[in-house]
Amino acid sequence: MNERKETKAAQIARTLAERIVSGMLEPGARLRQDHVAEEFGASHVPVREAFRLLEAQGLAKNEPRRGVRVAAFDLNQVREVAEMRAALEVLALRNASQHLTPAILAAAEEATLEGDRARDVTAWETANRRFHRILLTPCGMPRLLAAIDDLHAASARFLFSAWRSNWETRTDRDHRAILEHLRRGEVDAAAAVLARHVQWIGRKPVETASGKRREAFVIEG
Amino acid sequence: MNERKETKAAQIARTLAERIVSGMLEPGARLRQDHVAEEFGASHVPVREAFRLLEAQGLAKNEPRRGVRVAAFDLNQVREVAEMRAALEVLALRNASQHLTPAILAAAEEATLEGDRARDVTAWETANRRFHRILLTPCGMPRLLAAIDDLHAASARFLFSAWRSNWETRTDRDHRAILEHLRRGEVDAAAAVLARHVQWIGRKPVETASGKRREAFVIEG
DNA sequence: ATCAACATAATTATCTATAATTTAAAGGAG
DNA sequence: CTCCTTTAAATTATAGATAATTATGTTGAT
Repeated sequence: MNERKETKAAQIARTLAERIVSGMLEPGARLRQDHVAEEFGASHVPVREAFRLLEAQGLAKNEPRRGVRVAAFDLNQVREVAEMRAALEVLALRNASQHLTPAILAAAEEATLEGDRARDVTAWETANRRFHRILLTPCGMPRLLAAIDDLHAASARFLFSAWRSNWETRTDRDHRAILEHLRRGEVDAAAAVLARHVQWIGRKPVETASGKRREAFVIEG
Repeated sequence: MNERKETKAAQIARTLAERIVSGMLEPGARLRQDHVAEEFGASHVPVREAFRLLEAQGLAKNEPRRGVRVAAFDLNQVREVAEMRAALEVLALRNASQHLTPAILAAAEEATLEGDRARDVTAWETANRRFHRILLTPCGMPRLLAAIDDLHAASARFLFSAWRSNWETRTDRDHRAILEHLRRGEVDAAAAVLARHVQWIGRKPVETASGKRREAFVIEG
């Protein structure tokens, strides 16, 4: 009945992570343990542990006796995360390729379709993450997959901040190209597309709430 | 006066990490917070935080209400860590290559010499880590460097477990080849050697305490 | 009167001590 | 021997105390 297998620190960390990724908590914002504790109806000890978890994911940064803040996220870090994802996802795909079955590829295709049908950024991001996870999980390298998951969270964070106001549905050509190569057993080609896909960072005009057009950095994949 | 800039949790985590890496604490060993707390003359709250730090480094594993254990480290994980290091260190080297100066290369060479002079595994490991860090730090990607550091700790852990009893000094040809390529500006070649160097996993007869010879897996780099 | 340096107060992080859940183990009845 | 109850141990959470940092205010000098 009681499905509270999760510890309270993990709950708090998960909720705060969502807020950081979604942009509700802005970069540099202070996280005061007493306030967070009060909000969650908890003591400050599990809150401290939650902070450590966020720190491990790279979503928060702690200065020894000066408190913890939401991690900054400038363009350099976006590029850094993108390059790390490219390197690690290619590695995962290469190791997964031997274990990919038609059923898995079909499930990945379904995730792509789900992405096409998405009507907001959140839904698209969920589908996109599912696509990558379906393809990479068969590599059977838990540490690698955990690292990739953390990088995905960081990417999503930027995605939301860039595309918060205007979002348009689009078909994902890269996803389909990856699947097509994998069906033909062309692992190198699939890996090359994945690397480019993840690393692609472009500029795109974004319409702000005030109606002014400005340039924003956009990362896809 | 008081140079205790480091928090108590960090101290404990650092000490426990050393013990895990050195093999003093064996894989699967339970870490009971009360005992650790008593040993360090602390309460169990900072101990719990230390556990979270170790978990983030991949040195310990926590099952929600069943305690934390020293992370297992079988051959699959050794290979996994090696492949991740290859991917990430190559990425770091490529980004660092533009910022490498003759002075930096000289410092790296000095680290290699230090490794040659090393008379035990610990000294060699320290020098080896220094070599890699000197070459990669100029990439200016803090998140990437932190990830590599954690992977180095995991590698060192295995290194110590394999070479605990018998250790022989040896010159490191790969390090010198990497430096030579970099001096000539041959980044691709340097990266290729680095990838092979880090990923190289061989077998080596190891003499156990009981005098019996068995096969052990050995990772270098 | 303005600014700097020092001391004091308030805020916040860190740690200790203690209580309450939960899991693992031991003992006893069917 | 199996299953259920009881007991013990360890993890998790709470509340309170301590120590460090930031902010504030006062004094003194230029």
